[in-house]
Amino acid sequence: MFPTKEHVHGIKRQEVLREAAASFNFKGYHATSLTEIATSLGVTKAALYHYFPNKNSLLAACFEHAMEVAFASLERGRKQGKDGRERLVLTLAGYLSQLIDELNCCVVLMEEHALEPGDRAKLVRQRDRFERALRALVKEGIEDGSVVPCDPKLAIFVILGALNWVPKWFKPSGPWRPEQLTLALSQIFERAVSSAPAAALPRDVGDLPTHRPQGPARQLLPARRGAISVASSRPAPKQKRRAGGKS
Amino acid sequence: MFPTKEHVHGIKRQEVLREAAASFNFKGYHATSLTEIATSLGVTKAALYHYFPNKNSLLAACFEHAMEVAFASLERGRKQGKDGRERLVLTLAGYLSQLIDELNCCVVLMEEHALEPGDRAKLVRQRDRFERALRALVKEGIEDGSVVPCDPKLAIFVILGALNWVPKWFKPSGPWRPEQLTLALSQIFERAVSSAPAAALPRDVGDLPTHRPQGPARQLLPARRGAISVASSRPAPKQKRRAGGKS
DNA sequence: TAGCAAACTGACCGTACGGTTAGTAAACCG
DNA sequence: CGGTTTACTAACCGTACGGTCAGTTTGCTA
Repeated sequence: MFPTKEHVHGIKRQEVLREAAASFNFKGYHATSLTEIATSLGVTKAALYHYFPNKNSLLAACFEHAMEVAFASLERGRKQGKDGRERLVLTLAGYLSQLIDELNCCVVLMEEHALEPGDRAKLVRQRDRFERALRALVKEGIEDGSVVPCDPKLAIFVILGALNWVPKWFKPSGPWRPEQLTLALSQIFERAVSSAPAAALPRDVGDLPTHRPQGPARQLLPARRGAISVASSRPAPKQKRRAGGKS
Repeated sequence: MFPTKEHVHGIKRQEVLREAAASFNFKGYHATSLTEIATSLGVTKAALYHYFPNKNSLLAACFEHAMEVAFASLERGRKQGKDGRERLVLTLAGYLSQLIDELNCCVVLMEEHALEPGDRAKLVRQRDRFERALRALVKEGIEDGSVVPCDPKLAIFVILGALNWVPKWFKPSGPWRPEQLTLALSQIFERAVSSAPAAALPRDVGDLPTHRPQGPARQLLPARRGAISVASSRPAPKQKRRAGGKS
């Protein structure tokens, strides 16, 4: 049988995570209430506790996923790139594109302060490791001549800033496709650090080639009323406040 | 007489704003409680209400100040720059440097969602105007040949992302002086968009020239116990929770 | 020195939100 | 079929935080 029990559970869990990530990215962790997340999934707050033990673990899961993607991209970049600059740009492009379409536009890494000390320490360790690896790529690039001499620390701060800012303005429903964005950003980054910058950049991101056709692709598992579905938007049950006011 | 009553009030107000801005920038609006702000100023929460009507107005004031600085920098950049690229870079440098030392490292512009609808609409209007102006500078630069042909919208997103990210990692007490940071950032931005990029960038931001000597410069008005002083750090009165618990 | 306003405190209120729990309804299993 | 598990809801609790207010301290003015 196709959708086993655990499989369905996993998919719904993913869906919760995606919704949470999108909201955390856009409005911030503290500004996002569980009720909001639940409502936009068509369920009530309590339902979320079937998938995550508490709000904080949702955030932790976002970070965990982001860091997994980060290191996977790093490895791929290291393998496929032929010099420091290529390795750097490939890593960044992989990181960005994967997070965009897996977590509905997610680069997180803001909001780390909201994590609990243990989770936070772990994240900080991993993130530092990732940043150090990126800086190392810059250094490699300087040494092999592919990257202009510069302060690797600052260069990486600038690049990560631009990257982490993406969720604030990018909407998958907007005029630019994720692949176009990834490509265009890579080119700007490349130009900023390359020892021999290209003469030109795309004049309009929307003119860049796209791989996938327009329009939403994902659509599965129409669930019963009041359950988490993947067809994102539905009436949603009203969530009443406690009956008697106070007086 | 030197410090008139209103003058002192104004200075303290500034001090509150600076403290709030620093915390909003670093941890976010919702993660910052008024008690925290008050405590680190050495007063209690209620004291803040002598300077601002509510928490939201603190945020609004941050944005207002940031936008004033933005447009002032824009005007200066327009006057002093000789081509599109120079005007752009001067604007950005002015914006960054002024915000860093006036608001203790502040570029805000995240957290706009926390504003009340009226304030928010105003901010969005102003910010859009600022962004459009920056894009116009890029376009000018492309036309006069000082800027590489590119998508002005994306270029500005990238630059503002890097800029808005600064408060997340920059500490005035760290190894880099604000002027060094401003200069180094300007050079990277310039390189990313210039039609004829410089061959090199500074290898170490800390080696760049500084104008001011190291160490904190500001120190005024030691206030009486329990009042807002400018000498930032002091014991701070404990802020007890309500006496009887609940039972 | 009295009078007064501004600055601040400490105790308090209302409420939004994270989290819990008892109960229901569908789905699964023998 | 009956029994059990899973998914979910409605109603509720505790509390942290924004905001208020009566009262005290400080310092200016006359």
